[in-house]
Amino acid sequence: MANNTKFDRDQVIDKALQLYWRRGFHGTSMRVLQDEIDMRPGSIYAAFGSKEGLFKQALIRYTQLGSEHLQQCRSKTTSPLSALKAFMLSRVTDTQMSSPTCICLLAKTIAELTDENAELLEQAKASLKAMESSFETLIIEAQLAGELNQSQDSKKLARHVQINFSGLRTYIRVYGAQVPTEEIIDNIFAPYISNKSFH
Amino acid sequence: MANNTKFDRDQVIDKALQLYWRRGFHGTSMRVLQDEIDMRPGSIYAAFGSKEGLFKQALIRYTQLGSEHLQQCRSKTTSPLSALKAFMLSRVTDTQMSSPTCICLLAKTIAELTDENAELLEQAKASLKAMESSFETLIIEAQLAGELNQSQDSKKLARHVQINFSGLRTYIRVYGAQVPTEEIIDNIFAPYISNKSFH
DNA sequence: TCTGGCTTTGAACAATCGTTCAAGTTAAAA
DNA sequence: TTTTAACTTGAACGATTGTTCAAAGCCAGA
Repeated sequence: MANNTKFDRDQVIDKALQLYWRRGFHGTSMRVLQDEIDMRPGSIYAAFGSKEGLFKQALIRYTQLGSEHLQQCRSKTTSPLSALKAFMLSRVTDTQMSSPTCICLLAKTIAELTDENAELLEQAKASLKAMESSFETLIIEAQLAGELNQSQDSKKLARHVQINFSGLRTYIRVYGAQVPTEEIIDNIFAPYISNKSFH
Repeated sequence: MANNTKFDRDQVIDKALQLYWRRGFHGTSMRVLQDEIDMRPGSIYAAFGSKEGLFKQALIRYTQLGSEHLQQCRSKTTSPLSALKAFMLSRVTDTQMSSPTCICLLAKTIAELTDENAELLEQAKASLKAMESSFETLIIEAQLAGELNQSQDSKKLARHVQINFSGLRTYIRVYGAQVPTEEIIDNIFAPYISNKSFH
């Protein structure tokens, strides 16, 4: 064997992720990408195959970061409901401040792409379904902990959360910081808060 | 005066609208647009100024069609709430079947574009605000008619509807026809249905 | 130190991008 | 019928697109 890969793969994907997230798939040219990640076209194509290939890695990384962040929120509190709320709030406020755009990269992607990029579309859909599934896991925990009404189907609740979460992020993109994010997130769960108390 | 415009301006904008809606702003090239609307570049640029100019007209037309459709739903029933529900349902089911994509063109646009197309971004935001305002008008009517709880602020209710409407359309893009659209729309209003009955 | 095999480089490719404009066409006004 | 001003045409523009590949660079093992 000889000279191994020089660039830091994760770091490159992270930078590509930021760019794709900000400007979208079609709005991001390989030229801009080359400058941002400081790699020459040959290296990029050797490592990722194509513009689509790199985008797919960015989608996967985005989803992984999301899952990790959700777990992190979960580990910081004993309340599954608080963890879910904290996750939603931080995703929204973080992206309002520093991130490319408030809108979820996955939602942005399924809005932008067509069948012409079927593989990317499927990847984004699968990731969104996986996130919803993670939400459901937390919701079931919250139900067992007596935080959420158990009479509501956890799948329907997860769907409700997913819809309101993506809707909220679109809404914030329109109205900006004037949106009372915390109030809205509380209200997403308000109708399903359990009136039973355990222990 | 001499030779007047030959092409049907509204028809051209409608066709452009369909194309932009399906493929997005960056995903739609002027070449494809030329073929679709059957106009030569010179004519397009004489009539609309630029790719952005034509897109702006498409956004305006889309909003106008939306408003007209909402009014149409309103005139078909005495119930403001039913009208709003019918509007949401038909927007979602129509676009599932025949339209470019289930996702609202306005939401799609604010997801795709950046400050580099500031004018288009502002147009889309303004249109979304206008639609929300139309929702509020119907909500106030529904409150006065005793269909919706009057203790809820109509602005907050309109916001709730807007968030859930755009979220639902994104959700349907992921899951397709298996989504129980009608049930979800009913549930959007369920917590706010008035228990008082008038007359 | 030399060699072999992998990585990186960046000029170059054909294709396509949004846009322009001189020439041709058209029909109302004179 | 002639004039005239607006409209339409489509070849062509320079810039940029995603991608390729021969050449140069690099380091571990001999």
